Amino acid sequence: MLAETRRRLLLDLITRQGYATLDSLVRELGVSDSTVRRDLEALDLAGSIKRTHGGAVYAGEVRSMPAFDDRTGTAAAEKRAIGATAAALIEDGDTVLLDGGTTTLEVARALVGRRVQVVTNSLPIAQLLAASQQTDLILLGGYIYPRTGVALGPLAIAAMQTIRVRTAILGAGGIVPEGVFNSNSLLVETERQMMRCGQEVMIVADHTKFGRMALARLCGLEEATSIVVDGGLREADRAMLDGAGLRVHVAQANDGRANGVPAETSRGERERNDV
Amino acid sequence: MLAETRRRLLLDLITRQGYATLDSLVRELGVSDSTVRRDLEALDLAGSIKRTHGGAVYAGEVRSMPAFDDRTGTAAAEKRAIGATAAALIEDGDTVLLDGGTTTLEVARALVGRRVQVVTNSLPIAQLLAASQQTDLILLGGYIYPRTGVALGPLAIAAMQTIRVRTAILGAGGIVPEGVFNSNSLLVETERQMMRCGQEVMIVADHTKFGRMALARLCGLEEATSIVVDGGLREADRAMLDGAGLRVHVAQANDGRANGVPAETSRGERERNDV
DNA sequence: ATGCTCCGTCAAAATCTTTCATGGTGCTTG
DNA sequence: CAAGCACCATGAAAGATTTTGACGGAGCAT
Repeated sequence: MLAETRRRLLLDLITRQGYATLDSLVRELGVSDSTVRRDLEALDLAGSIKRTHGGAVYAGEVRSMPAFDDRTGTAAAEKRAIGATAAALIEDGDTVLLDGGTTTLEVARALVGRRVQVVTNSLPIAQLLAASQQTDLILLGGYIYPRTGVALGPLAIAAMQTIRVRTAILGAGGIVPEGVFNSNSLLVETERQMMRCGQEVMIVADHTKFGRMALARLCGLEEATSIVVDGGLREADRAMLDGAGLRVHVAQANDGRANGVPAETSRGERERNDV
Repeated sequence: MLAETRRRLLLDLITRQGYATLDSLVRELGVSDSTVRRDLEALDLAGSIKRTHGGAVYAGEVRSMPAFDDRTGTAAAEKRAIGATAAALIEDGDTVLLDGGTTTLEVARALVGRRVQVVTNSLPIAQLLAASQQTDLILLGGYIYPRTGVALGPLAIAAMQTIRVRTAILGAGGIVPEGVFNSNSLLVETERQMMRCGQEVMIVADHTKFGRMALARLCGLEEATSIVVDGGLREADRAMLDGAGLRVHVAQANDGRANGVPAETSRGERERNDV
């Protein structure tokens, strides 16, 4: 094999994984360790990789190490599509209340740079939107729940009593015919108040949430106004939502860079309401 | 496993949970405790985490808000020393209110992993402490002031009316005989309420703040209880503070790894008040 | 005191660097 | 043309270095 080809292959292997042990590279290429060492040294000198004891790591962007993304990985593409679709339903100038959670965080991502007023009790969402010039951000205080970084409790509830928004966007831990559930009763308590703040209540949830229950019941299905789900929604669940009188928006996850055009809308047009 | 990979994994585990015991990390990675210790030490040195008794907590930089870094450069070492000294004056189990600002952010850094209850209106500080298991965090909500990431306004003030803390720690834009000044009147309004919340009021400010005025007067010197300054404090300013009846703590910035022992304390010992 | 954690030391294992031998390639030269 | 030679990439081995795991004593809080 040509030395140049071998090095390119080497770089490719390391880049793909983010790292590689010398041993694995020797086995992969079928050359001696000396050769691999020399190649790695050259690549290090060129700045493409960084040599470490026992192997090498990719020197460029920290492509967030595939192994580390496990948890976020659950229905990530679906969540992104849901976020884009939900954001597309928000008008410029609107006020939105965003609950905590990974799905609502995707909504926030899709809202970055939009001229909207966002109220949230989620620290990650606040962090995301604080830098934005266009977005007005109002943070709900309270006791910060360490695992998820959301503000809960009486302080958060009290703060919401003086706040009204056009749309309250809430996540869900589980959705069954009996209603919407979440895992934590303190969280549910706070979310109930959120629902009172919103002229409309939008639930965002990927299809895996359907048929699952969680600890605490947030509300009945009919208490929400609309829901955004991904394409994996089963027909029976769709019927259940329609039956409860919800506007159902199905987000298509086909293309990676979802452009946020809602793919499907049932039960009439949403009324325009520019400010 | 590659050492580099192991460290990244380690950092990821700690970042995810905010805190991890050494034991849990040993079990998770399947390596010896010595190795984990060494890795944690390296990560601590790099500033990514902070080593604690029996484990480690996340202490990484608060990214994605570049605006905050600009001012950090000024008197960075002094500020770190001030932070360490101020944190050393806080007892375990205490409740503390932390104002926004780069100096108070250093106080928060020094408090990471301590068993204290922190109330703050600063997004960066909240971000820093949200992960920590030992630290209870209560966030004050309100309109997020984009430039600095602090929550201000009526919502913040209202939230504080139900809160009492042992020590309120406030930053200052300028300190002159007429009192303590800050640059923004909305900020000052909020800070006034902070002072009412605290049994004691501690001002943290590096020596460059002395003799400088700012837009809005926060309070007279005598309204604060104590002040933490760095070693650059001039004699005349020291006399001014003493004259106002403040406890003055001078932070020594000599060693890089500030251990937080107050270098000098005037006007009596601080009284112990364990919970 | 007891249990837990931390720190320093040490030996074993893994890895790195250096050095040298081998074989192929291309050029020079008789 | 072909032998000789320098050159280079490669593989292998030896000694140096780093990393790792284990152990014992020190420090600290309960």
